[in-house]
Amino acid sequence: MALSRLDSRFAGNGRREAPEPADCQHEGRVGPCHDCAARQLSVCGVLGDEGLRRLDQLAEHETFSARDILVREGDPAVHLFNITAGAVRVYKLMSDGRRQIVGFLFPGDFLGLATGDRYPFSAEAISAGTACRFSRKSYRKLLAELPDLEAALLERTSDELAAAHNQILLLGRKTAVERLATFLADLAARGRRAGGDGKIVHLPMTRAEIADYLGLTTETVSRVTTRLKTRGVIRLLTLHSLRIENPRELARLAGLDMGGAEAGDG
Amino acid sequence: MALSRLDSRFAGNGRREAPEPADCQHEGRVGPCHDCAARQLSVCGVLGDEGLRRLDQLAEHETFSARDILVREGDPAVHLFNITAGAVRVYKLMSDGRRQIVGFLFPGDFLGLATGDRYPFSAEAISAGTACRFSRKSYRKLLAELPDLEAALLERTSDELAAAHNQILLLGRKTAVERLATFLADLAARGRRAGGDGKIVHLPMTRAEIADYLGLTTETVSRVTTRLKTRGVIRLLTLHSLRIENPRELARLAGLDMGGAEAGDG
DNA sequence: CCGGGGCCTTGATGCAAATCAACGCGGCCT
DNA sequence: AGGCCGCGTTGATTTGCATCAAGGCCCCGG
Repeated sequence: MALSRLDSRFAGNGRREAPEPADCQHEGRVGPCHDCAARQLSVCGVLGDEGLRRLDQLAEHETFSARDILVREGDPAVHLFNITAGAVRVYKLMSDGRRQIVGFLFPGDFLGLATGDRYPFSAEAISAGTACRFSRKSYRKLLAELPDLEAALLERTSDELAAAHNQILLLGRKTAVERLATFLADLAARGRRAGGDGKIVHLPMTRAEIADYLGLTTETVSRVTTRLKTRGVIRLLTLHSLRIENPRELARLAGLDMGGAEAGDG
Repeated sequence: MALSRLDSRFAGNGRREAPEPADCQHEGRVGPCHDCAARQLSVCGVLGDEGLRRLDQLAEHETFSARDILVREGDPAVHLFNITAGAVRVYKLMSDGRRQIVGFLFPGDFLGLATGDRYPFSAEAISAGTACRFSRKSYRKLLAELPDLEAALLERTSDELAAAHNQILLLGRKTAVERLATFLADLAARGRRAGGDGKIVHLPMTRAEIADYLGLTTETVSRVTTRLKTRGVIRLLTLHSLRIENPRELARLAGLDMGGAEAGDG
């Protein structure tokens, strides 16, 4: 009873193509990592050919389906994942069933890096996708030999910590409208970083998952979405994608200080 | 107008003894770091004599008073601090004055490690104390030469991230009672790690600061404290120190899963 | 083509914590 | 010694969001 649904798909060997995204070829010339679509989004980007080759030797390229469980809170932390396609939610549960999603993972994101000997959270796929899986032990060994990689990881972890602090501010002090506006603005910024125009936002997760991320309920997420729609800030294209009609207003609602970094609404 | 109160005390050179704790001598034989009371609490613990010597060369040992500002959100992140005595609060502000404290720092804790080129938060001393100050630039250079130190830092940052995730769970899903109970249990655990008995908890911060940490108001913190007192879970010794009378009940109220790590109520 | 079950939305009501308000206490300055 | 001010506590009231409840939409399977 270790890995439930995961077993059926992960127990094999991976190395089949992803069920959905067609642009991530894991077979190839120099090695799967070399042609990985997520490479520039992840820390692998800092590695040279030699480093990539060594990474390839450790990596197992896996596919997953929606609802597959990648890691389970409390289990021994033996693996480390680098998401290369799809979306994953990372969450913590309380004994009475209350759930808090601590983050969503998209291509380039790490899972299971910052942890002790047991996972402090669970992770479940939101959509089908692919991931590189490493043994944490051998990955650590590799780190010791590739200082660039270790430095990049420290930086990445620092960024995650800064993001967590922003989420703490959101949960501690922001209203429902501010929370959703911040969430949408963040997703838009992420989309921009991944090459999008920052106007169309795709929401692979359900309203309930957004609620569990923002410390709200599905009903409140729904109501606030409606309010943003009515005010002309956003327009729903489908249930799971929308267009930001008024980025400036969205930023204002998000309570952005406009002080420095990510102003500029394009 | 860069560093306000800080200037008057930090602009000099430090190297006077702390105004309050008498057990942290910074003068000494092998170097200040060697005899630092906080050494075993911090990453410096992993270093050998040679590493400590090199660290000493970079460190400036400073004192601070309550209300001194150590870093200001948005300022260029040039320094890195290792708190060696006293307590510091790390916080973020919204433009309308809402405040969220993202963490309290105690001896052994780092400040300004996990950040880009600007501080993403402010930090202000709660009480008088001491800190080692480093230039981030030269510290990074040192890191490249002391792989043990870098690995220790990655681990420390990972721990901070895990703590941030717990705080996210707290702010997103816990009630006021659960929040305060969790806070007190955490402080007790920290005290235990620092050598205390885990029963007496010292609260150097005000009720307002606790509120800003837990996403509540001072009134609610006060009311909930009273309730815990009435229920016999805690006993106030002074305004700023209390005794945990019923650790088991406190843990239960905190919503601890009791699943693994830190059960054991002493 | 119809029925069932997710998922989402909308409305009515309840409640936990915020806000508003008053007061007690203790330290500090005059 | 007296008075001010910051901090903490307690009480009354309000409110933002949760909870409870109902219905719509869409997909999928029979």
